[in-house]
Amino acid sequence: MCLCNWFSPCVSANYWNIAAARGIGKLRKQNPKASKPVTSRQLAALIGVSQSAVSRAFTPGSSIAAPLRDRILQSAREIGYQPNAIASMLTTRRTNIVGLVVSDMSNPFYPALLEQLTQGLQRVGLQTLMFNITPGANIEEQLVAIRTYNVDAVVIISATVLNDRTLAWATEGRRALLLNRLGHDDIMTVCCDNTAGARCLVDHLYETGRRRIGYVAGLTKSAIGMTRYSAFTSRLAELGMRLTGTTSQEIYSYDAGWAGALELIPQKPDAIFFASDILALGGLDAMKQAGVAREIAAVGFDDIPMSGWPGYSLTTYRQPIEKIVDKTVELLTVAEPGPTRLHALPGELVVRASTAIEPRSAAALLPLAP
Amino acid sequence: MCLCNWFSPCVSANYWNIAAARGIGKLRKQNPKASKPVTSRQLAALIGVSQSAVSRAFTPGSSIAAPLRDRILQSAREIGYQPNAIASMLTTRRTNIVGLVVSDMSNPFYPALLEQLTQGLQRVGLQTLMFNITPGANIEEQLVAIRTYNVDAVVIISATVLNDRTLAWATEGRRALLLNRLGHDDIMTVCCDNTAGARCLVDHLYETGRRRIGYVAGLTKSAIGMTRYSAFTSRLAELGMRLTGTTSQEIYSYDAGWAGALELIPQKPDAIFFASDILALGGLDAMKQAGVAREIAAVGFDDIPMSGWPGYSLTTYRQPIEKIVDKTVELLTVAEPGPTRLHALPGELVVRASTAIEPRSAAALLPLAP
DNA sequence: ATGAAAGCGCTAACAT
DNA sequence: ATGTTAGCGCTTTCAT
Repeated sequence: MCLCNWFSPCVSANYWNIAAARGIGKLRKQNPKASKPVTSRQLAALIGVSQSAVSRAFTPGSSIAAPLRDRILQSAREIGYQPNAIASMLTTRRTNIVGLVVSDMSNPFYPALLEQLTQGLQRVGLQTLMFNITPGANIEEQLVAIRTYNVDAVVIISATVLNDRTLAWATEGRRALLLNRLGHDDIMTVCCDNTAGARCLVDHLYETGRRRIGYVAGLTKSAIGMTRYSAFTSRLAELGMRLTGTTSQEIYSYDAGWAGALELIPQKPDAIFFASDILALGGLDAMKQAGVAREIAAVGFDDIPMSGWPGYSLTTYRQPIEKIVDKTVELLTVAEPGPTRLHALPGELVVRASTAIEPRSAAALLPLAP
Repeated sequence: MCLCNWFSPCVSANYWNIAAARGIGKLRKQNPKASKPVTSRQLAALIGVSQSAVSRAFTPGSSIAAPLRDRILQSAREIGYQPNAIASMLTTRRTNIVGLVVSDMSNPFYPALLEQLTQGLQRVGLQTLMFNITPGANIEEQLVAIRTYNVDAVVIISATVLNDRTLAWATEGRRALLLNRLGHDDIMTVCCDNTAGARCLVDHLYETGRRRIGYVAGLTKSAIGMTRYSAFTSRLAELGMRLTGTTSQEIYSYDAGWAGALELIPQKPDAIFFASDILALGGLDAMKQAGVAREIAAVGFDDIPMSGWPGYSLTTYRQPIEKIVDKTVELLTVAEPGPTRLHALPGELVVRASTAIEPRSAAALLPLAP
């Protein structure tokens, strides 16, 4: 066995000590009344079978006669025995825990994804250990538990700032999966089909008569941001539409959308393409404030709940959260994930009022170019 | 030892089987290349000390000479040894895992709380195991892992629908804490001071000249809902203001706020008190739609990010998330939590444009009643 | 202060 | 199909 670990985990010892020194150790110390749970050995003794029999009764597919198994399960229920997952982890070296790494919940898209994901994992018996990393501080220190807790798989959501070295360190020896984050060809990736989405939104703008389009980007250097933008520009070119201007504050936020819209308004686009809904909402408010909301259409990307609110009513491309979750669960649970690394799932165009306004140029509603 | 478990855990066996039958067992099976991590025994052998010495080196306060400890930690760092948390769980019966039970993330208030909470716990070395329960299905089945994984503490957020029996079952033998949920005097509870908040908002309405107030409730039967409402009504009475009407859809949502506002508008209030921000946002949009936004003021409760957006600019009472997290972490980590069960932390009035409009009744801005 | 030895509650290989 | 046995990697007495 190779003892040399070529990553230098500048973490371990130090962190361990810090944590324990803060008095966490006491969390369970007191509480002597906490009668220890029944063990399989006790249950076995009680009904006069071997301890292994109990273990087998709780292990599907193990060779045990149905009557015996039922008898064991029955008395287990009666005396309240439940297998101790910790102990089984130690022998099987499997935890059934998925480490979920997130870094920013301020975008309203993520709560919905998170909610459905944890439920989806739970449905197949996987637990979710949350890692909410603060970009500034020592990332590996924040993620030690991924290794010390023997997490079976790691799911990384969003534009989490993990460099390649940290990523490799965190995922070493376990299944890893990127959600809505591109750019790592060696790691399984599940995301919405950003190219199809952006093209589809441009098509819709074309069909509703817009020709002069502005673009408000989020993170321009992220692979997702680049994918959306290049799909946008190439479709624009294909349809002979005009890009009036591009801007970015390098963040997906309401305020960035507001600022971006204000910046593009002077160029008199008939529509602004926002790289995400949260940008678009800020942009819509800015456009209302500037009095051009009835002249400039807007589209977003994600379909967060607020986009459907009457105050915004934003046309957008809905991320297929359910499909994303299903695919994620599948990739995590199936024995052999197959060679495909990138799974880009189709979303859905959601047309709302933000593109229902009269186009300024009043261009004829030409059919789509072939 | 008492083997009788007076709860009937209708769960265990069944769930265990279901889960495993779905093929979770395979999640880690393949991956033979996963070189097993270094163990304390290997490290000990390598540097010629006993295995206990290694254990002690990583246990603060244990009797070990500083030079030896440093030597061990040093080589641990070099060969990449990290203590296996699973193994230590088995002997210490402590996991340093907090089970976080949530049931609804659609209210934008929770993501922020969740984010700060997981970070706060992480800062003191506690991991967060997420339980996102679906109200309909068998709750205990969704929470088995709280027991089988030996979670040290349980934090329950929000109006999670757990009946007393399930609550006791889930928290038995571990520290438990309710966040933003009242009504269980035997369980530690941390929440915002709802009474102070509601009174403070009424005071603000009074000071800005409103006298006829409507109330849009969320969940009228929840303890929090009742607290806010009764603080509201009693302060109203104290100040001699008029309650023009009350309504509720029994849910905290944008749509419910919209419907609630429409219902109250005919009664011509000068202000509507919404039991939460998400209700208020729906209400504001409804009032704009109805053309009465410049006549009826609005206040909410929580201060979610959207409330600060220019399109809404909602006056509200900000929940002290940071204080809530700090108190939670303290209660979970301190040795003896003390006798106080309910910790109601003061929030903060945030005045915005939704109460800056001219009051309809144009009542003189009387000083507050004593 | 250090080392040796006995488990923690389970799984899995080996018997029968 | 069932029982016996040997660990999983650590913590914790108990010696020294």
